[in-house]
Amino acid sequence: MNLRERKKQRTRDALLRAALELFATRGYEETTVDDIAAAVDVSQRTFFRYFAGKEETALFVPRLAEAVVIDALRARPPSEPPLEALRRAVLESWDAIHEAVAELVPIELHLRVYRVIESTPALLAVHLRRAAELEERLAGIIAEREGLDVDADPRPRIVVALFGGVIRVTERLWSTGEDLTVEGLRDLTAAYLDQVGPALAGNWRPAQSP
Amino acid sequence: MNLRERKKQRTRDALLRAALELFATRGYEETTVDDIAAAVDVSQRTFFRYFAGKEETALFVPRLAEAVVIDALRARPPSEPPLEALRRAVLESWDAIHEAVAELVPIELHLRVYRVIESTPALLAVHLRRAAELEERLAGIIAEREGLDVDADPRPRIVVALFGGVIRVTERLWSTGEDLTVEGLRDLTAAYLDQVGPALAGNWRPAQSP
DNA sequence: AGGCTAGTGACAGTCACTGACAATTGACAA
DNA sequence: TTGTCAATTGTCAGTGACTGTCACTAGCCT
Repeated sequence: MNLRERKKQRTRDALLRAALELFATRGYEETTVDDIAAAVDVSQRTFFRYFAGKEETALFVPRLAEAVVIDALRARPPSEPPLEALRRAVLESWDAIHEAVAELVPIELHLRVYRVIESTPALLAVHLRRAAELEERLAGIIAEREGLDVDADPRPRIVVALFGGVIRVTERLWSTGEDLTVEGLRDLTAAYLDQVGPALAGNWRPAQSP
Repeated sequence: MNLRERKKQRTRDALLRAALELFATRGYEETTVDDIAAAVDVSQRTFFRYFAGKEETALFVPRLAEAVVIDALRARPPSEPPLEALRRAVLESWDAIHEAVAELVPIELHLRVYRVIESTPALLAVHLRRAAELEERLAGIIAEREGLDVDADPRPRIVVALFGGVIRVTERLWSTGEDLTVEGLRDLTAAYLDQVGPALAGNWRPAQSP
């Protein structure tokens, strides 16, 4: 990598960090693109040459995580049933995600930004849309594993939708709770996934007051 | 309703219709707020006094539908198991939705706008966020029916997440398919909901090639 | 060293949205 | 009916995200 490319990389990283730092301390809506550019001492125009928009910086880390999850699912042995493969792929991804993120920004900063994402309507909306896109890709992988056609058989999309729903519920709960550690999220996710069976059992009431 | 209020109502309706008409023909991003205001011959400022933003007009009808679904779920006999209550509430809502919408805009226009929503990233994002908010309310109702605490018991949120996931999958498929009738959506939804059980059965492969 | 080109800054313009103020118009009492 | 009050609207100015253009500078390559 020559000087030119190193400089570009440095500017990009600096912009990303400055943006996340500002979002985490001041809030997303309260931070202007000019603020971010000024913090790195480049023009606003340059910011837009590196990122498609303000959103992209805020959701940069979650996007990394998505790529890791996809790889993890691809690496699962085809003998595993779909839901089990999804479960293990996600639960075992977090270490890899942790690493990949740490090279870019401090984990602690990312966790603070994550709360900002969940509590900022505009960001949450885009985050959810990206999650939907991820689900579509996961459904494709599941279908492939099982030798099915995604458009002909509803089951791949349904399992993934169920799975994604549970993930999102746990993400929300975790981000509003007090245990903001990666372990906390992993345990919560595992616990909720274990509840899928019971939740689908027809009637709950006999079980709660036997 | 006196003259003043009637006039307001007329302006509001005209703005909504003009907006949807423009979105459906020209596209969402290609329509400016000035276009909408000009079509009704009011100032841009007036548009913003009636709607919080461009989005709100595009998502106005889906918001109506949400309210209907909530009412329908509340009306379900408490003896029904949660998933069954959700299923019936949604399937039986469409007639009521149909009626409520028809009073506001032609159904055919709404269907065209619906495709625009699904195919416009910015709109889809907000639509999904609203869906998440709806799910939270539905989970609350389910918990209440079952006499549970939403924050203590994961099951209400999980069933609703599963259910919502399936709904969203069918909405997407329907909006990209060719049978753009309300019956088409209802049948598709019913069929997909029937697949939830099979989709969760551990291994699919024995079933597909017996 | 000197030409080539990627990367940048400065500037102007569009579009969504907001605040402030003045003009208009319906409501209602005298 | 008329005058007063309050609600509604238009106009104007401003902010913030984003885009196109163009000249300029800095690293690259021979």
